[in-house]
Amino acid sequence: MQEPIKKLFSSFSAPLVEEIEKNAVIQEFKAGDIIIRTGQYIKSTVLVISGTIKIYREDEDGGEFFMYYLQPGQACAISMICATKHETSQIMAKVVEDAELIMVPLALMDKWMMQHRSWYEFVIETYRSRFEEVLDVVDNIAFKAMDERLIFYLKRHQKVANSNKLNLSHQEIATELNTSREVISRLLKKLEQSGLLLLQRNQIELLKI
Amino acid sequence: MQEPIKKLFSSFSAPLVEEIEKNAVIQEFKAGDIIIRTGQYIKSTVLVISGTIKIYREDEDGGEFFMYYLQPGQACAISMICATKHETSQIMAKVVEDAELIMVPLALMDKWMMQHRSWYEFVIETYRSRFEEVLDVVDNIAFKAMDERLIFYLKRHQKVANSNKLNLSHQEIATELNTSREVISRLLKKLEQSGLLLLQRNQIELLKI
DNA sequence: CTCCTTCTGTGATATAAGTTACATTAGCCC
DNA sequence: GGGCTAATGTAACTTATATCACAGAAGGAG
Repeated sequence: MQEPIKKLFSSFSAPLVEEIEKNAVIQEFKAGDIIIRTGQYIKSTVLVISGTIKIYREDEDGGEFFMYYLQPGQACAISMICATKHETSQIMAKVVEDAELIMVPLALMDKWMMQHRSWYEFVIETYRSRFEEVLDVVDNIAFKAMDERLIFYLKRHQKVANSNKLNLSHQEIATELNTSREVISRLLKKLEQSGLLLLQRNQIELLKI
Repeated sequence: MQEPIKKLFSSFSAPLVEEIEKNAVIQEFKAGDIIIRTGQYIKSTVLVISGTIKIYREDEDGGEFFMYYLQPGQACAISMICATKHETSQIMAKVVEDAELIMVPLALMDKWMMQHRSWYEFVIETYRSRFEEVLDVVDNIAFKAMDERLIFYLKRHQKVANSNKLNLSHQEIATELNTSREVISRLLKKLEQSGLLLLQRNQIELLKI
């Protein structure tokens, strides 16, 4: 497991990598697992070694709104922030592809901040990029209509899937955008008719998006 | 100016307060001033001594969406995050009540993180609370209809104004929620008819909100 | 192949929100 | 007071999205 850490988190200094190897606990999850739910206590910071995680904001009545992806080499900004304050989670994290995660105990997270400049910079950069991503999400729901939000959603998934073929059902998309399946079906149909994409069962092929 | 800093930022250690007094530049702004616009470079972290600032997210075509307030004793999380990376601002900051701000040069912000535990904790807490506030905003626009969003908006303003009488025009509210004045007028009228508030010209008196 | 389930397409209708178009009112300046 | 401007009220209409109600299609299991 040593090699991957050095490669994935290439900005980390050698002593930091050593410390991680010595102290961190590696935990494995299967696709579909929920890592944490809204309201649970966070006791450690999460670093992703492999797999894909989706982060959601939850509604009181079961709605779930997609916020962003976590991928190998990244950390969960929320777990960092909440951990330092013994707060409960404001988000829900779901495993999309089988994942290996490094769980960094809260005490270490704090200690390293003062000791390892590369850890400090990593944490700050994680905050920054997530904050910006969330602001982009706000933009979309505050200013845009559903058709543009759908395109924004598809683009983000395209980026992470690193492919023009997305394996998503209309219902899945609707849930993550907090709208209804029919609305998504109709909008996708329109986009197909404009030649922007191709629809198959459980698959959307992006052409000019 | 020493006394206010010690009082307003009571968690700061004595050496940190001293450093701030020695190095920081104090800048004054008038109500209506724009401190920073979307796209401008951020060169320092902002601490609020007095006054009130409103933070907005801007649209390409002039729309502005209210995100949160900054008040005495608080810092701008975005300026902290962006500053460390020489990034441009993703937000717009407008002065609501005449304000005095401490401008902390970027280099110091970073240096203090490693040297002063109380600064580190303040920064982390600032990130955390703003991230949470933004997540609440996301909740509202993602899951709620305009009537609930309006109530959420009024509550936040009530808290900051520390009064049940809010001096806001319907147009102002509409702009900050990115909707139209008529919609707000209608919804406010409904709330008045339900006895939740009282409408006067340029003033809304909250009764049971 | 047949059955069954899940996914997708689509019309009809309901509702919230945005738009247009004025009328009315409150406060300010003279 | 009279006139002006900004703020508010409201009706009529349009549009986007949500909901309901099905029908058909694709693919897996037997």
